[in-house]
Amino acid sequence: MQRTNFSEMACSIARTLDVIGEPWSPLILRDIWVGFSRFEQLQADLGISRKVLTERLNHLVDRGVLERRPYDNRPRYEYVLTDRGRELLDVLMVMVAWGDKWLAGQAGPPVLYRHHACGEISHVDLACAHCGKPMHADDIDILPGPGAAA
Amino acid sequence: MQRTNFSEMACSIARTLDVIGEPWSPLILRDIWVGFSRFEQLQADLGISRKVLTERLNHLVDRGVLERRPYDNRPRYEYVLTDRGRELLDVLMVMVAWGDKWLAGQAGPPVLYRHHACGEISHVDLACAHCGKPMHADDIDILPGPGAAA
DNA sequence: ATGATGGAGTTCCTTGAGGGAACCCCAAAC
DNA sequence: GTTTGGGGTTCCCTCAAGGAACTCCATCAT
Repeated sequence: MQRTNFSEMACSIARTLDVIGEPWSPLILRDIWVGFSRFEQLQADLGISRKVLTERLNHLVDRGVLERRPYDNRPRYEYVLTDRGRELLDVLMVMVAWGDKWLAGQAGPPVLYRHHACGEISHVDLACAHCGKPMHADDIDILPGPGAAA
Repeated sequence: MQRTNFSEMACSIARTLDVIGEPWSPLILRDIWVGFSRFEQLQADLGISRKVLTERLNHLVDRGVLERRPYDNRPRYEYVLTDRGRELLDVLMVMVAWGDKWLAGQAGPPVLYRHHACGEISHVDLACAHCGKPMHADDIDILPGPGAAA
């Protein structure tokens, strides 16, 4: 398919897509998040082609999002999230919020989140890291940053 | 490539990927967000194949994320975000936060966000929609919801 | 009226990525 | 010493992405 390489673009969205933008990658992270950590588990749960699973796992390890580590004396490995990887789950949580709102339909959301801090069933919302107030696309000005392209 | 259909999975991540998970889709939304609304503009700015751009725009319109509307007496059209689409930008903003933190390197972030409410250069963080406190993957329990698969 | 222009796609060919099944390697366990 | 099971490779087939060329249509210029 000779896909365009997003990693060189001066855009954090494109660069993030270079890490998790390929088909299946977000679902692999989701599975590892909820406890499927081994190749066979992932393959069985997702129904993904083994070839593609191998490629995706290698890519995610390369990008520092997953760590491949042995869990037995035998050649057995599990994939665990690094710090980078755990922070990527933020992206998934926002996708869940959007999907729950717009795509869940009559049946309602497939999973619920209970927030430890307040004990309530809830979902994520975006806030300004500086002042804590809501921060969405219409609440900001976009300015060129230091890493902007020439 | 006969890609697997994610839309039928009982997972809001998979369903959201059915909408914006194909290559280029998030970048198309980004471009429309920042003001490139016409076919030629998008094609020129992204360097995407015209064929794929056509497919992606149709798909995003189908899914209710974009609206295609005439802007002239001539057969000229522009693509604008619907409410659904504008809320999808949340996903992009979180991708920016992650990319800025982990992938920007020495040069720093390519773009900056100035938050209207506080006037500061900032970025988004996740908060609980219920109590407003931070809410990340480790701060929640995941429970089956009403739309869970059998 | 005739031709040029420009936006918005469509067509066609080539390459290579995803699906899927079969196969392989290795270290225990029987 | 054969079986088992995890963790991949290999192979072939189909279809999607890249890219260039082509089309259509309404205006603008001559």
